[in-house]
Amino acid sequence: MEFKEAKEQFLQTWGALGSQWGINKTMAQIHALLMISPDSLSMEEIMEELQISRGNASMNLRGLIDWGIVYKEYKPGERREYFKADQDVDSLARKIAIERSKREIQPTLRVLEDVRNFDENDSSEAQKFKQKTQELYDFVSRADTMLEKITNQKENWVTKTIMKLMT
Amino acid sequence: MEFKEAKEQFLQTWGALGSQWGINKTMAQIHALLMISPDSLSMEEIMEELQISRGNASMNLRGLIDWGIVYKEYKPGERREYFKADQDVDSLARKIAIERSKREIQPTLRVLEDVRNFDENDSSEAQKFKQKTQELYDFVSRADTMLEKITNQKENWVTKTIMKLMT
DNA sequence: TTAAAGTTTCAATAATATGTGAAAGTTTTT
DNA sequence: AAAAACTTTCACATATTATTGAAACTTTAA
Repeated sequence: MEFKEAKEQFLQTWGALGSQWGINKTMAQIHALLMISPDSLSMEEIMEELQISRGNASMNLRGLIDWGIVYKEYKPGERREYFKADQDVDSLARKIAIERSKREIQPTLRVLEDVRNFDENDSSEAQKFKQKTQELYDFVSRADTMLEKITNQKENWVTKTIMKLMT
Repeated sequence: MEFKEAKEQFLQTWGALGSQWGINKTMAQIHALLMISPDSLSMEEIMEELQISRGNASMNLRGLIDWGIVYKEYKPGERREYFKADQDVDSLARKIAIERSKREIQPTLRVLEDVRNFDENDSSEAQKFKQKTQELYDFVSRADTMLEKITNQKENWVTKTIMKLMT
């Protein structure tokens, strides 16, 4: 396999993985491209490499910056903006965890809480509903606590955890 | 809030959460509906409650059965098939973890391995590529090991883990 | 064996999500 | 201050994914 080919396949695969986990394909690809680039890239270069339009590149780069995993860089003497990705995979995971919790899990927990305050109704249907939404609430908040753990540690939490479990 | 309303909102929210995590909305909703139903439901009842077509119901129920989180039930003397959801939230999480690992993570790991065997090329670009794909490989397989942990324990792994970390 | 009751499939359609490109906006240089 | 270099926005186009509904299929009961 040629290097170019390998790179191509990697960008494709990573993009596909992204979509399966709720991150849009192009965004995942831009991020992947920046991760493997020794130097920061201009928007032109990104457009060229991924064959995408300026608008698309601009929007998704902004998205990545909002997620806090890509930075703008200004090169001295250069007008153009360059972009670089956070280089640390663990810090990447941490940031994604924080954001997804904030954007998706917290709102879901709020709804799960709300939804149990309906007017008195003691049908078995209502009973079961209360019970299951409670269970889901407990489960989701446990999962969220895990994400928080990842979040609050500088050190790599995943490895540490696995070490503990293996002993 | 009325019970009916609460139920409605729950089904909506759970469906939305599903889409954000790569599970199709209807599938998530059917599953949610079965979770909170005291009795198993026929396809008719599901169609009615979620206002979806027969085809849609059939396809997504099959999907849920493939994932191993919904079962068919035959009531004695009844012709029609009834469906019920796995009632245990932890076992649900376990099954989803197994399937997503098999369907998404394993293939990605294979690509990440493959992609580093390109023809000799010692450009800094190629070096960086090798390094980052290695780091990603390590990270993804660590994450996968975590999922496997969830998978191989009867007992609730998440709670156990958090307990360990808190002591 | 055939009608009835039910389920599945799949081509057509609808809904949603993504991407484009040109115009508008911004900043820097001359 | 106005032209050049670049970025952002957004209405529209395209692609992707989900849904429908009717026909085909399967199973059971009479």
